[in-house]
Amino acid sequence: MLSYKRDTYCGQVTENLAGKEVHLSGWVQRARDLGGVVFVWLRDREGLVQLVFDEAVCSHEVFELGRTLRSEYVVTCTGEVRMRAENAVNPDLPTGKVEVFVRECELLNKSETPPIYIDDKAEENETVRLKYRYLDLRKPSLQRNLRMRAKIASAVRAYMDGQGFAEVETPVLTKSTPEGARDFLVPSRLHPGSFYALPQSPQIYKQLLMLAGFDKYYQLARCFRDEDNRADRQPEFTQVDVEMSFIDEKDIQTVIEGAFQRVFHDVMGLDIQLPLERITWREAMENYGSDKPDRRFGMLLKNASDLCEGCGFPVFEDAVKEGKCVRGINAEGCADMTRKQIDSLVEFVKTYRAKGLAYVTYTADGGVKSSFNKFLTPEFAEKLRERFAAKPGDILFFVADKDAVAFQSLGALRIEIARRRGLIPEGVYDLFWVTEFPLFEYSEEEGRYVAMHHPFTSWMPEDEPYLENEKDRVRARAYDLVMNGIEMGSGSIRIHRSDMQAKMFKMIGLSDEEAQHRFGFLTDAFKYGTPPHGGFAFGLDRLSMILTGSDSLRDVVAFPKAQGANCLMMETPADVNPEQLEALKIKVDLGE
RNA sequence: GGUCCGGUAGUUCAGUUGGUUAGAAUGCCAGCCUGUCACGCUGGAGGUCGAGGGUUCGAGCCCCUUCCGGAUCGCCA
Repeated sequence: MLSYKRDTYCGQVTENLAGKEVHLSGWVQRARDLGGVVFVWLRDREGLVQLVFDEAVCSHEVFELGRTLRSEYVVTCTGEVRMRAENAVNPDLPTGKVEVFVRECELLNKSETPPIYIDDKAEENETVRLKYRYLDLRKPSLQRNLRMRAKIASAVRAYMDGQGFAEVETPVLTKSTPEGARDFLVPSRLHPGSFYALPQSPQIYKQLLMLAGFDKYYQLARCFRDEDNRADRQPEFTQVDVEMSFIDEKDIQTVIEGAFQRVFHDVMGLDIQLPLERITWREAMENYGSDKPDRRFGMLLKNASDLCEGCGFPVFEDAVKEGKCVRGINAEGCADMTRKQIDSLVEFVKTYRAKGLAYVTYTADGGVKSSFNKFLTPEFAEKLRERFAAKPGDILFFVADKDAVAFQSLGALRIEIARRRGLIPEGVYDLFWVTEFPLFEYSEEEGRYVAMHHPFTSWMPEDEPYLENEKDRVRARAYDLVMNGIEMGSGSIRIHRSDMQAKMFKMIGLSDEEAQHRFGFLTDAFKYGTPPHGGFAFGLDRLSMILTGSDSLRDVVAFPKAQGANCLMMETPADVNPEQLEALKIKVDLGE
């Protein structure tokens, strides 16, 4: 019997081990039986190495065993590392200069023929990959991603610990909160008819920890939101949650920046310069049409509203008359777009509620073409050319609508064009702050103002006079950290006085009774000497996604959910037996 | 809740205007092969065309319903 305890990883068998005996354990990647000699790629977490079964070196029994090996069989073996002949080197394999001549070998386990091939080049359907996630995870890219994620978490912890923060765990069984995302509910057996909620974030707990005097708190917290998923949204995810007392925006931002700097250094070997750049929310919207701008390429938005009065094009004139805006971007050098390509961009902006997309092309021969040719006067064309610094070969795109629609549709359009034209550089990490977010946001659906961040966010003192009657003007002491067009996290200076908190609840239309019912414990707690405090939270998953170069959270989460928030491997969610429901006093009525 | 794309062999896909026994590659199985590395050669097995219904002499293909996966809008304080 051979021990299965390895002394070397397959991926680490290199020239300097030549002549040495190694003991390897792993999975068969592929076997090639040439008759008199058998080659087997053996794989473990570090990579592949080629085994050679040759009767000149091993016994007949071991050779015959070698011939029976199939993909994903689990094998342990000992053998001698030998340099390959010069013409037998495999340059595609990191261990390609050597191979291991097997002396002893033991089959530890067989495998069914796997439904997916363990290779990053394989492109199976997402369904198969998620169903056999444990096999998918054997792929080198996922092995690398998850280990990189672990390294990121480790760097964050090392940094936060070093800064005097204490990691404190907060409950997962907590209370449903109105406002914000839909909660996952957990029924209570001991209190039938009552429910816990899984936390959307440890927000209230961390504020209570400040009140309790912990001063510097952090946690790698699992959070849950029962909303529709996206490539960058999973129903459960991990946040690095941070809170501090007796600090202002600058203090908390400095800590968070430091954590990112540490992560980039430890994980990527990159040094990022601090302090990070700060732009205001207003600037972000005006220039990029987004509160999480992707600044890795240009094509900035510009306002053309002031040029449109009497310009001759009714759509633009009317928009400005109605108090809307006309904004546009200059897609430099994109005048070669076909009619079909432009039409697809028109359809694209319509998904963002824009009613249309006008364009003006400045052709190489100095001419001008546009979607509203018969209304386009030479004067207006010239004004636009100036405003957008258009050169021959450029094409301008315009949306005439309410600010919100123009921002959103053009913001998405510039990213779409950049993607199609390959304008987004690889390997660039553009990390910066967006500050001075609005405190309120009008919800058409609910017909009232809601807190844009959350109702525990304080406002900028100089905007206090607008609280009652000009809510749109009130800026919050809130800030987001953005990287490459993705929101990494957000934070704020919190309200720490119960009278201010009560005012906030009132502003968003929460009645005293409801506020008392939902947050009574918090307003009560605030009466006992709450220090000024603030914090931040950033997504560990999203950070891992960017640093591993992945385009989906599924590539940095070990066991992700599918788009329907279900797990294809375990088949969750699942029904439960009637006894369980009875114990909870729950009756299920699916209607029809 | 809406829109779009997809579902055919273990896997990745093709399948023309509705027309014979649904194909290819790869994987799998067997045999041969001593330097392969996506080994090669020969042979073989492998299909509820997601499911249900309809139109038709005839449906993988057309229509309806439905399930599943993905992208996305809404939503995500």
